[in-house]
Amino acid sequence: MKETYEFKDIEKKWQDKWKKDDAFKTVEDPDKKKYYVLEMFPYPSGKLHMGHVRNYSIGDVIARFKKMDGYNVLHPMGFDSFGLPAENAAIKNGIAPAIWTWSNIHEMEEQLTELGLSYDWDREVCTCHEDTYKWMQWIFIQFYKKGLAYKKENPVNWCPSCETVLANEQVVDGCCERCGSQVSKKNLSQWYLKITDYADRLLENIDTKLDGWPNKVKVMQKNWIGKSTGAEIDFKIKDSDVVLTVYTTRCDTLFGTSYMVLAPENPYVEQFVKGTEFEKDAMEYIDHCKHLSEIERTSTSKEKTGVFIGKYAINPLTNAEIPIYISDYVLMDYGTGAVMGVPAHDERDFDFAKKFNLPIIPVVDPEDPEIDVNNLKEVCSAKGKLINSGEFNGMYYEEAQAKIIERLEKEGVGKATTNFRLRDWLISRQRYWGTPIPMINCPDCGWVPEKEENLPVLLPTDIEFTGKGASPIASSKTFIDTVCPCCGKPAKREIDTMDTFLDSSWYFLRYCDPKNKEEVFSKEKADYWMDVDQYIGGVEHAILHLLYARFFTMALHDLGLVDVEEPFKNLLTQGMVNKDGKKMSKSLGNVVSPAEIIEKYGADTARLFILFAAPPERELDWSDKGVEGSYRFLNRVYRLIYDFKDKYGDVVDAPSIKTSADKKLNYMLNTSIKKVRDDVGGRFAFNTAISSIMELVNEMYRYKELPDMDLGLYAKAVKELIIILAPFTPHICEEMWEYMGGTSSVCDESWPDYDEQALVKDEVEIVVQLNGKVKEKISIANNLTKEELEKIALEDENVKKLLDGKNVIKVIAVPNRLVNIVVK
RNA sequence: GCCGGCGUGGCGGAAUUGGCAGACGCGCAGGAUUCAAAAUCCUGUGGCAGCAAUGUCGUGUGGGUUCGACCCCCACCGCCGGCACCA
Repeated sequence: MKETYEFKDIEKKWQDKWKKDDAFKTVEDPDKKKYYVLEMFPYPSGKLHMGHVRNYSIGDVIARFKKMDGYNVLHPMGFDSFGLPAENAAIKNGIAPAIWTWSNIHEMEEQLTELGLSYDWDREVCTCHEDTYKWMQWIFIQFYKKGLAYKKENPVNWCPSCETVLANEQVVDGCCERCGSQVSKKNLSQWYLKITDYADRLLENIDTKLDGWPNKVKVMQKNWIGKSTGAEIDFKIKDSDVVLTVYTTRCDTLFGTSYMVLAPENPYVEQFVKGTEFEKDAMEYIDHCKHLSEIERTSTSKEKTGVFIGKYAINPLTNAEIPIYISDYVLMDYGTGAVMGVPAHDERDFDFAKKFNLPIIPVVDPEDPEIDVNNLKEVCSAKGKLINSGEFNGMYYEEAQAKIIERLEKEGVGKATTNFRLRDWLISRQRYWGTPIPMINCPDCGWVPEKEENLPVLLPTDIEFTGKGASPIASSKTFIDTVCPCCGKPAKREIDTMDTFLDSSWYFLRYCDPKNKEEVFSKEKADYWMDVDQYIGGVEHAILHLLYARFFTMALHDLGLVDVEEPFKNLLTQGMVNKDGKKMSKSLGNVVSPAEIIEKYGADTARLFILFAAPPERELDWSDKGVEGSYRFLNRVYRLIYDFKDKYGDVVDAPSIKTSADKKLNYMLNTSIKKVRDDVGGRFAFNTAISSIMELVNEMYRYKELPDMDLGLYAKAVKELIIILAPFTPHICEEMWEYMGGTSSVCDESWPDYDEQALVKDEVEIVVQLNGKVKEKISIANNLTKEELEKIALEDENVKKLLDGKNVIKVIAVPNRLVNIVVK
């Protein structure tokens, strides 16, 4: 070890050694308790950013700590390497997506290595590798066989300028992410996964199985699934055999229905208006809606629009005839695509009724003297008792709901039901750089899956990337034509690829057995490692990725492939890394690249700062001065160790604790060991863990100057300091450990035990308060009883003076803490 | 609009179960060392009044519960995030 902290040499030296020794290789060991720590794998953009550094530093500290604490730790890394940027690069620069992606992966592997992260690289999973996507296709086929995958025609996002389909994520504020054109809708036949089959289970498990998840994420998922309970009610149509069913959550307001609205896409509309005087207006309106962008269609602020279609519906309970309209505020893919309009008690219906001069019938009395129910100026959403509702008058709305459903069911014109906001998952992408959907369309047999022994269906390479046309794979001369796996006749392959969110929905299972050629993963290995004990990633994945991964794990569980039903036991959502209070971005020019920090201060400093500057869940503001502070601290530790060995040589750590200074150092040492264990292993407060190590170092600096310092105790502190700092800054600690005579890696050391006795102070400082205000501090023996405390406090000379002329009403004593004297 | 979170010195943050508010770090000030600087080490550092001892105010605002509140309850203000014509 050199006299000065040469972080570059040190970090290179230990990274090479870890690699040479396979230091982080993990094998299943049924005799050891397992711990699976996982960070969300990155998209290989080519450059690591600070968000990655934060994510992986957190994971690495946990992984290294758990290993030292005796667990068999699985800590893998890989790349979510299918996706659009590779294809855009191909369109722009003519580089093949595979070449672009693999070169980025290799760059990022290097940068991850330079951070000193303890990954078992033998388990790397890249989703764009054929050995991985083969099993993605296999899973898709199992889902298809189980009825979880199906194809249907649906409107999709279409960019008229790029002439291509866009994923929802590529539509930013209603415009194409690439060219900025307004996105419109186009009907295309698409593959879907039936995530809605799992809606109830996904919802229920949130409360029963996700204790280790942040509440915020659980609430977001609940809202996203959006379960609502209500009723379906059948309305007969006048002069027609058709019965239209509406969905409502407020069946108690049925008597207040003054019109019905259908979604413009409702298939009955055309039938109703055909050949009537209403046909022209209705068809024009439907056409108008088709051309509306998603934002225009769903904007709550715009004025209501709609058209009367000439038909009347009959209220099943009142027999009232109500006009039927179409309006774009009713969505075809939620509920039944038909809504009963109750203007008095629904804001949207109120707006619509005002615009079209429809009756506003109050049926729930809010019993508010300030509201005139017979002349509503605005919608009345307050709950109360029913009025104008026949036999249900006087009932509280909740009771009325139950009674109305009862009657509807008895008469066979309605039923209680539930609806979900969650829709089925559209997974087709008219894209090249993704997993090919392994389906074949045969003129005789229809859609059939490719034979499993023929997997993988490889991505073709004879592709022209133009950015135009529906799907790049259509330009391949070798891919499309094939034979039907059922009848052997000529057939055509699906040319769409899968949404990349599928790849990230099971990669954590593949890590358990990444090289398996025979199976997607061995059940035995997956059951040993799963579930993930600690998952770490950005909160931006709170809904989609985390919900999809839960869905996949449940479905794979139901297929008998793995025992667990939920993939992630504990979830930590790390906050963003900002600069000057703003998100780091190229346009603001405030990006700090990890590479420049590693170059200037080294990976250990970068890791230490990022963990110290803020608790992991909170946003972190990058501070150049703060980084220097972390660097200064590591130098301070380095000097402490160097000077110790330089001055005293090899010292046996045989502490003898005599003086109060010895006791204090021993106390600090043991407190730190305990605190770092609690903070890192329990509540992920890396910032306070580090601050307690800093306090220990400060105390050691004081202690070493004392003439009667105990060398054996000091040696023990030095040794244990290196160990507890190692998970945070592994390179410098390896170097110091070796210097101190360690023969193996400090990562293989056991976490030191702390001495309970050392944590007990002989004397404690207690506070004496007068009416809750601190007046005096006295040092007394530890663990005195309330009575003893009270006596000591009241007999204290200063306290006596303070009490002079006052009446003591009450004394509260809390052992080892305080005495509060209440006086008048 | 609905749902969730946050609000503490000049700054990042700490206070784990209702018990000394401001740990640790940054910054700043002073000192030691140095020919000088950098680096390093030491000391101080919430506001106000005071030479000081000390007093007093203080965790977004207003109220409440309690011997005692950053922490619990009620009302409000501000900021951030998610969802949003889902009937």
